[in-house]
Amino acid sequence: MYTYEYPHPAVTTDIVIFTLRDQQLKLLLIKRRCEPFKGSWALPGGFVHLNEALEIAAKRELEEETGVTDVYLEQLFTYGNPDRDPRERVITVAYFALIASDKIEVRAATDAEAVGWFAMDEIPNLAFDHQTIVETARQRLSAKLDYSTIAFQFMPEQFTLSALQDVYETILQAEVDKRNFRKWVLALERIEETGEMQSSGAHRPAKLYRVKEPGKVEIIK
Amino acid sequence: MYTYEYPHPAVTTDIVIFTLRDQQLKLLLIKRRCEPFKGSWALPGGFVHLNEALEIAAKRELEEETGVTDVYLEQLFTYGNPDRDPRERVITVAYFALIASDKIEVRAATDAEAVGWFAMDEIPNLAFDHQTIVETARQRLSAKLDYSTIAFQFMPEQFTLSALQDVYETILQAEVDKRNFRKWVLALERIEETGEMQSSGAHRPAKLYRVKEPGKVEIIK
DNA sequence: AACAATAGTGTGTGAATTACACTATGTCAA
DNA sequence: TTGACATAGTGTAATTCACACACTATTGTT
Repeated sequence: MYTYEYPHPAVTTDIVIFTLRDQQLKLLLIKRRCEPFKGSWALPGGFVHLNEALEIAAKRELEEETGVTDVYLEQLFTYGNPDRDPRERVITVAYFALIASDKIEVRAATDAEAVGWFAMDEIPNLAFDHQTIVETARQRLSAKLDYSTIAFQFMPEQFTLSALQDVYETILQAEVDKRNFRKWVLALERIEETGEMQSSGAHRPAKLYRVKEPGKVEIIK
Repeated sequence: MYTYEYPHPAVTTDIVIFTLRDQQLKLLLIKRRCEPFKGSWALPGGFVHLNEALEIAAKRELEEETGVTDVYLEQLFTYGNPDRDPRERVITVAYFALIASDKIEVRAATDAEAVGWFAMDEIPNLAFDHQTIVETARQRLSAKLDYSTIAFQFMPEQFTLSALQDVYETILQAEVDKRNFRKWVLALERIEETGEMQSSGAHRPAKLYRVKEPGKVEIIK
C-alpha cells in the first residue's frame, strides 16, 4: 500500500495507433479483459510506472498489449476530466502513433482479450472518453499531412509513388492530381529511387522509392 | 492520509503566461515561498485537486498565485520525467497562456513570495524543468503567429494597426513591411474599424480597430 | 509656416500552386 | 504475335500569392 498526505490521481497513457491497410485508415483497439468496461473495445494503454518516463510507458503498454514495436510516437493531449474513469481519478496522457503497413502483425496479451485493426468508419463504441481521443488524433493526423513528412511513417521500406499518393488521398479523403503530387513530393527531396521496380499485374511496372531518413519527421513549408 | 494499492504520481499544472509590454515579450514568474527551490523563480502552478479538471486547475493556480484572470489558455505539453521533482514523482500538465497588455496587473499571493513580469532575455534560472517548458512555449507562440490569429489575444479592446504590427515584429524578432502587413491582416477579415481614432503626439492620428470575435483563435492559411 | 513624427496607400515582379491530357510499358488473352 | 488493358510516367500554361519598394497625408509643435 502507498500512502500520501494529499490525494493523488492515477496516471495512464493511451495510444492511438494508426496504419493504412487496403486503402483504409485503420486504428488498433484492444478488447478489455478487466473492469471497468470489461469486454469493451478501447485504446491500448495503462498505468504509468512510478519511475518510468511517459513516452516509455506508452511504448511499453503498446508492446505488452499488442506486440507492436518500432512505431512513430508523439504526445497528443492529456485528458483529465474528473469523471472520465468510474474507479478513481485517472489522468491519461494520450499518444499518437503510426506504423508502416508491413509491420502490423499484432497479438493479444496481458490485459487484452483480443486485438484488432478497425477501419475509421467501423469503430465500435469505445470505453472511457476514448472516442474523443481518437477524434483528436484523427484531426492531428490530417493536419500534419499538410505541413510535415509524417505520411512517410506509413510506408514500407520500398514503395511506389502511386502508393504514397494513395496514402494522402485516403487520409485526406480527397483526390490529388498525379502530376502535381509527384512534382511536389520529389521536390521535397526526402525520398529517392531505390533502382528497383515493382511489377504488379498487366501494366507498366513502377519505380520503387525509399525514404532517405526513415525515422525523421520534418516540418515542411 | 490517502492510501492506494499502487503508487500514484502527483499531478500539477504549470502555466507559461506571456504578455507584451514596452515592445518586449514578457513572461510571468513567481518567487517560490516553499521548498523545493524555495526562493527560486518558477512558473506559476500547483497541484491539481482531485475533483478538478486540468484546465480549471491551471486557471485557479494562476489566479491564486498572481491574481491574473481572463486569459487565453491552451494545453502545451505534459512533462513527466521521473526525476523532475526531488520530492516525489510529479507529472505536470503545462499550459500556455496569453494576456492583453491592459489586463496585466499582478499581485503575489499564497505560495508566491513575489510575482513579476520578465523580458525573455532576462529570465533568471528557473526551478525544476521550467526552463525547458518556457522554451517549448516560446516556440509554440512563434509558430502559431504564422498560422493562427493568436496574436489578437495580446491586443487591448481597441488598437492601431501599427500596434498590431509591433506585436508581430516583437515576437518574430523580425521587421515586417508595413504595406504588406496591413494588406494581409485586413484581408483576414478578423478585425474591423471602431470608427474612433487615436491621437498620440505630433503626428497623424491612427484609426482604431477591434477584433470581431475576441475570444476566438482560428487557424489561418 | 516650416518641421517632425507617425499614419496610410498601390504597383510590379517572381515564385508557388493549380489545372489539365496524353504517351509509355508491361501482362495477359485471343 | 498482336492487340487490349491497366497503371506508370510526364510538361506547360494560367492563376494566385508573397514580396519588394517610396511617397503622400495629417497632426502637433516651435
